[in-house]
Amino acid sequence: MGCAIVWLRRDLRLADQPAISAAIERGYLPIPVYIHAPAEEGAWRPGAASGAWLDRSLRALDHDLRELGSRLTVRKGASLVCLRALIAESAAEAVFWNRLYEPATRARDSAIKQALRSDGVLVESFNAAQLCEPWTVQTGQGTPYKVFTPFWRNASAHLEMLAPPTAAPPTLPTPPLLASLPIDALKLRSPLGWDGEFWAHWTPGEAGARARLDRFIDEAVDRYHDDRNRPDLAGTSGLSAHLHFGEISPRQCVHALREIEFSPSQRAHADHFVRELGWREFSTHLLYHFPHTAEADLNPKFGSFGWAEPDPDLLSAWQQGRTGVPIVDAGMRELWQSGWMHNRVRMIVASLLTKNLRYHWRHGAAWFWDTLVDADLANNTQGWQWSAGTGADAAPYFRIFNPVTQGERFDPDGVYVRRWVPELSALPNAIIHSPWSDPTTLARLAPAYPRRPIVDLRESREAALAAYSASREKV
DNA sequence: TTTTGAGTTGTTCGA
DNA sequence: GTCGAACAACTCAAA
Repeated sequence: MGCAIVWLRRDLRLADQPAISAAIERGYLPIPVYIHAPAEEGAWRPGAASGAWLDRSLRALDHDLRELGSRLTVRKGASLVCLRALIAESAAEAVFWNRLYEPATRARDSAIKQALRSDGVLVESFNAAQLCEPWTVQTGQGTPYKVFTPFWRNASAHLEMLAPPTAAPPTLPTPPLLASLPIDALKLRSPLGWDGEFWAHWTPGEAGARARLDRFIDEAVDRYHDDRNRPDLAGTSGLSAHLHFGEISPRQCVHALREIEFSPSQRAHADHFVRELGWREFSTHLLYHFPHTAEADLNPKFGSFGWAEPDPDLLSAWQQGRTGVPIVDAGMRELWQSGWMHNRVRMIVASLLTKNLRYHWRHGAAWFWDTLVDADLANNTQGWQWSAGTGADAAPYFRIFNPVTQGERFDPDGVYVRRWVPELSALPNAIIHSPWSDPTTLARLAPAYPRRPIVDLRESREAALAAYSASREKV
């Protein structure tokens, strides 16, 4: 029986695992391999929070493989060098992997595919991460979509024919014993322990992902449309990091929802969740077709926009949740402490940074990249560009979030603010989202909290409107 | 080629 | 407190 290397990257699961399935179906003995090569992702090598998650996800994967009789072989160094060494050591005849879609990983993978094929090795790649691959969805003109609604109309048609996901194999053959690094040797875990709080919220790995999906289906999906915007409730799926690392696939999510008998109104809520998966697809496709957008504005009109030079003190106040705007500080502290932030709040903190402070979105994207456990280049890029108004959306330039209004609407009782900003916990609801409006109560009940926001919300809104308006006239 | 309808997520003001 | 209008025009995608 010949061996096949299964090169695992961000597909850290055993169910619905096309690369492993392909190896088995073609009669090979699969050798599951992880190669640590962060430098190959260029400027967007995984950040610290992402590394902390990966550490645990790899351990979970190795554990799961061992339960089935296999094991994870771990290496570090240049991917091609490691793959060639592994092929020589195991006499493998084939290499299989599941595709990645970022500019740097695509370039690397296609170079490796070419090199190994010229070595005479069978190489094949598969789709494990997308409902639709980027080259399969295009407009009547053959161009990529830049507007979500027509994109999703088109992509939804593909969904009708989505094949059901495969189950994990009941057992796996034991691969040849090859030299393997302990996962500790990858130094993904911080010795400082800043991620200690994360794991009260998250369980990396395939079992944790499945449990999260099951809980979402049991408890929240039938109210998703209403509750997904409420950071004070557990209204979202919480699957973003699991999806990023491929511990679960969007196909598995869609299929799990199809299996359930919902009432028509519940079905509408479930469909809304699938539509959010559609946004994940859309982001991947946009970055695939417009690879420069991880660094540059998708909308070229913003090339000459008057962004402000960041004041290091203000940027740091934003990062650390000391802006004096409760909903913003709650979000930034949720991010720091748990490695994640509710999507509604991501938009609010992004609006403050890009509109009120008028800092370029890349400053926010860089911070999120390092601190989010779900940091994903396509989603992070498109999310920030959407917020800044430079992305794929006919966003009216005057759409500037008022963090007080947003807080009152989506965290009506201040539960979310009090959870993450405990020094505000004694404030009455009436001023929980705008404590500066009652300075004496603020001073008495929350003496440690900033007296006023780092930026005047009304003035900065006016200034941002003027700047966006001026930039339109200039072009 | 030209035309036409439409576009995730908002805020403020005044009736 | 609730509601509609104004904010202004542009690009996209399909007919």
